[in-house]
Amino acid sequence: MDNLAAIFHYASSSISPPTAVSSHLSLHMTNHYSDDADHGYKNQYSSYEQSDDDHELRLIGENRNNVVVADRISPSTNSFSTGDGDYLNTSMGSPKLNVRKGEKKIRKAKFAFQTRSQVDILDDGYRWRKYGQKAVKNNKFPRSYYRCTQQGCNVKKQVQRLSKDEGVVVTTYEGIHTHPVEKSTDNFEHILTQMQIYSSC
DNA sequence: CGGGTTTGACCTGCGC
DNA sequence: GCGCAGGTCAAACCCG
Repeated sequence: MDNLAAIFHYASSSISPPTAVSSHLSLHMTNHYSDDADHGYKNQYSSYEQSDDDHELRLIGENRNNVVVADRISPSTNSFSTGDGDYLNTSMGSPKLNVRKGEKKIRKAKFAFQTRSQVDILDDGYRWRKYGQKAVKNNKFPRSYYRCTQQGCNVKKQVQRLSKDEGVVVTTYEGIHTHPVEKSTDNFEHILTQMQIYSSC
């Protein structure tokens, strides 16, 4: 299992993590699922508040299956919230990606987590190509958009630094890699280790 | 020269 | 309907 797959696996399990774990990383992880039919989670999880404690790792919110969920991070409020955007091959942005009328929109698996880091880009072992950058409202830092360079792999990620806390980088992964990790992932292994601690309690 | 980045334009969704 | 915000494209550019 590669690192991301491990994370996906973690996020998919119905464990109930502790509310706090000692760590030198401040890591907040979220996901949402591709099950477009289930909007039931929308009001099932609590909002997230930025912790002042760099060493705290805690649950953001849960859906009815105790899975951490959220799909929007508001830089202005440092809070997670839900939304109905972000579909696989939605009509957003490009006419080439239009979903034909009558076709069901499929929501892609999406995971977001925060890390305390001086660098924006986590070395997760995959190769990414930047395809866009946008200024975000109420945030002095732009959001960067990346796509996996592997042919046929449609995984995307967004990277954004919080305006309110410049040490915090929010990385959002969308989709699942269809190929193994390409290079050594020491940095990401470290993050993964934190998650494994988190899940084993 | 190939691969990655930058950046302005363009598109859609959504709220008012 | 309009304006805004977010997401993507693609040409130009950069760099090893």
